Amino acid sequence: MAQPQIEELNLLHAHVCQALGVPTRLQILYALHDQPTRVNALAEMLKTPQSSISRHLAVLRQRSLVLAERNGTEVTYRLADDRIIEVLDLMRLVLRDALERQSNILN
Amino acid sequence: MAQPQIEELNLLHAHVCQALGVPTRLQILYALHDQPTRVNALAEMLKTPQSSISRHLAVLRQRSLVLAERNGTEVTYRLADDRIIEVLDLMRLVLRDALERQSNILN
DNA sequence: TTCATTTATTCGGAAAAGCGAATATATGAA
DNA sequence: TTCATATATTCGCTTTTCCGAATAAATGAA
Repeated sequence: MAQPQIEELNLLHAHVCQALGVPTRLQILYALHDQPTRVNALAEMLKTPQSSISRHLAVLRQRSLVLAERNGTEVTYRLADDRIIEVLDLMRLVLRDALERQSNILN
Repeated sequence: MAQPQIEELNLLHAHVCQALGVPTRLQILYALHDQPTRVNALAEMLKTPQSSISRHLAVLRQRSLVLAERNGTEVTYRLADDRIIEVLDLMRLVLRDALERQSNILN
């Protein structure tokens, strides 16, 4: 397959979005937006077992959201594309506005 | 709770993103961007059982992504916020670019 | 009330995704 | 080669999510 068909792109699209549906993975993406970070550093920052972080990173890597670079035994991850944060920020803004609208209705 | 805390907003954020991780739900959102649509019409358009569409719509409604309006026995759904499509389109563009980068590497 | 239509919910089961602990692998230093 | 460190993967297991079919609920017309 040279270019994925629309149907298939839709599947990939959902697959990528699904990767964003876990709080720890969102935290990882925001942390990597600050700066490229090693696996252990992420595990400490997020107070999460290393195996869990590593699995989440594998998911994010498979979905083209992050890139890995090895230096010796260390592996540093970075965002594959800063626009991912734009996506997340916009989604968060939309959510925030929706919540505000709801609370206005309640008052 | 008047204003959700950051921690809680993060959970909601992931919760909303998770709703985007199913192909049929993406199709629903894009269809609703074209125009507000009734449940049965969506079911026919997407060749999906009505119960399935209705469940997906309930998920999207709970996550503030769509709004429902009842007229008699019919219920018409619409996007809660057009920026949701901006989010999806930007994510799709990022994905497309990532795929292109990968195929360049392979060639 | 009864009936037809539309939508929502429940049911039962299958598939997917998550987790921490433990183990395996990879790399470089000694 | 042996050891230490960093990361990846596997192992059981639990929880969540999804599905189609069937049923229930809501609405309006007759």
